Amino acid sequence: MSRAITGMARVDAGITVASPADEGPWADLPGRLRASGLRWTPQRRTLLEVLAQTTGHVTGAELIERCRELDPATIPSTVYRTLDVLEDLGIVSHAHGADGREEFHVLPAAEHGHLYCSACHAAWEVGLEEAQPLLDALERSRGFRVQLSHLSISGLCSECAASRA
Amino acid sequence: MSRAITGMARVDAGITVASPADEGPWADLPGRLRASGLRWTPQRRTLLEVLAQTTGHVTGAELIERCRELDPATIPSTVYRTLDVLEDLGIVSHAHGADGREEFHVLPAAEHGHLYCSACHAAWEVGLEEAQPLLDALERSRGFRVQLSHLSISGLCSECAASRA
DNA sequence: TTAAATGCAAAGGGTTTGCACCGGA
DNA sequence: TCCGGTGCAAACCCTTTGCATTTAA
Repeated sequence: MSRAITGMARVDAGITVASPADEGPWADLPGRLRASGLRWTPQRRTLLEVLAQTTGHVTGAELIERCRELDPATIPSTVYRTLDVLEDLGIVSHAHGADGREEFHVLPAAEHGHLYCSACHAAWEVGLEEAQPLLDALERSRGFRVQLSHLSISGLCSECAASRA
Repeated sequence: MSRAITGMARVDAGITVASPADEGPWADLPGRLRASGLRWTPQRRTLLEVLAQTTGHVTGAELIERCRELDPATIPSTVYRTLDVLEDLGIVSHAHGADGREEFHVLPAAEHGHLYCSACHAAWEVGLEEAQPLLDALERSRGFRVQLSHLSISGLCSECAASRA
């Protein structure tokens, strides 16, 4: 459903995509938490399980919903608090989407922004290559350092633009 | 405090700046409203007075606050409803800022995006000239039409970037 | 006269906070 | 044993909605 080509990958907003949960950057999360004096709890395990199956971006509310599927007793505040912790650890990062709601994305290692179609509400990732001209322009003219991961761009996708002509 | 050079003008977020209120695109607003079967009311006059003194962007909540300074009896729902009408008329447009809250800006005639410093929370406008490279790149590679007025970019301004080095 | 706007109150949604209790390390 | 986490409930903030009342045209 989603291709891995950064900068061209369609983000499957709100749809889980299978992905290996026991490898990768959060493999020894329990250990990394403990190393910081933090704890590995069932609730955090649940959230991590959800995040491991997530590609692209999700809103906080969506994460809560999905956690509830695994554990109906999930409490919102716990999820948000854990997300804070995970953000400190660099596992997730958050930005604000086209509708202004908080959005989290997983593994900001591959830093990218988002593109939203205001007609069909689809979303895509914008990789560094595509954004580079903008980043350079702003750096040159103002010394401004863009946080690509917070970049969200709204507009019309090619399909919607076409169907309006 | 704010220079008029589009694309370089510092936006005085939350600060009113004097500007001629009786001329320009909303000069005959009462007439334009009536022409559409709509009405010119004291409440709308108050909001327009506030908007006339506004440069750059403001949140809905800020507009309500400023209206209350002129008329303490201002009701939030009236303000939001009027903003809807004004958006239809093209007097204001809204987008979502760095903090995810709804932001309105006046006279979208000069379409622009916004630049936010995540450290000092200052804001600037991004004009078409600066954004053009990005717009072109996205149009070329994906056929995506960016709505510049919805573009918000976060990052570090030159000062804050410097003070971190 | 009459439909548009207002005022008010209440709901709404997502997110945050305070605090007592629980339970990993 | 301790301090970090959790659950719960309530608070928060901005924004929206329903409905009776007012008012511009």
